[in-house]
Amino acid sequence: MRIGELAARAGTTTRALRYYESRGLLPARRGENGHRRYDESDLRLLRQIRALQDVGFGLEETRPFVECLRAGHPQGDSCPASLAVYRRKLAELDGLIEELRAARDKVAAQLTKAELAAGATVPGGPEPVCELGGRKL
Amino acid sequence: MRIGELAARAGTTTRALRYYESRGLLPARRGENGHRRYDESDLRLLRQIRALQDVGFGLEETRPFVECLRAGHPQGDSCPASLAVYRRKLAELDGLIEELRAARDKVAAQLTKAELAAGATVPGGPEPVCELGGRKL
DNA sequence: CCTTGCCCTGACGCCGACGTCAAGGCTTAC
DNA sequence: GTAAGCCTTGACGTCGGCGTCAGGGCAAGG
Repeated sequence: MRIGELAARAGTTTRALRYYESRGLLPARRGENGHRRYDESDLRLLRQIRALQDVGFGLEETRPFVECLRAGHPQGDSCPASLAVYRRKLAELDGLIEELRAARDKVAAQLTKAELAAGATVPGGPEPVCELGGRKL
Repeated sequence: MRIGELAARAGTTTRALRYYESRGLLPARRGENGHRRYDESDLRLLRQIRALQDVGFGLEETRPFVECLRAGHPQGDSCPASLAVYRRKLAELDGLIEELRAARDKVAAQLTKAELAAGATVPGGPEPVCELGGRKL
């Protein structure tokens, strides 16, 4: 099949496919006219790439999976290199989530304080010092 | 004080300050020599900006807080516009966290399946179909 | 006098994963 | 014959928040 059809069947764009090819991730054979030619196995590779991308993997991180499939393994994650990527990504996600949760809690706390201060505007009283204290993110 | 000192006292760089100024966020008076001049109130504004940035706010999102302070309010979040930003950010963070958690769980599930499949290589058996199903992120 | 250290403006670099436009070619359908 | 619709390569645009030159100025200290 040609690039347009492959893109459609994988739910992506021709631009993305050419980009993957430029990165050496999904090379294509060429017909006489110079047009790219793909087959069903390419569709499998592409779907693997897309599935991983959708879960937040960078393109480079999908490479082991693609090569694993291309090597004839039943699944992209049948190879140790793929498992390693899974584990790194898992740790990365956990870290990210924790960071976001901490940020979320700080914002929630500030919001509560600020709302209270606004409600207590008329009665007057002490000045609750705001300023989110921490750093990072 | 001059730009270098302000940057140091707020734990940032002169480049960042010039950038904020270019965005109209933290304008500066100028001395005869054309050098930027700041005072303690600028330091407060800058610290507000930094605190918010550190929790994941975009520059534009800090603007209401800065203008609130500049308007003479005791805290950057003493104004309704700031509270609105807090709330939007809170919702945004919640959404993001949920997305990441979902992704994390998918990856964890895949990893488990793949590890099991690898362990059961010799005994042979059915082919557990992998491929993370969903979309998005 | 010269170095050091601060300041200035302007402008390109970066990162990722493409979107989008430009300019053109081939094939198929009418 | 020609318009439609596919394909080709090349190259610049996007988004945020600066980093990092490049090129130059001004002032104080040795």
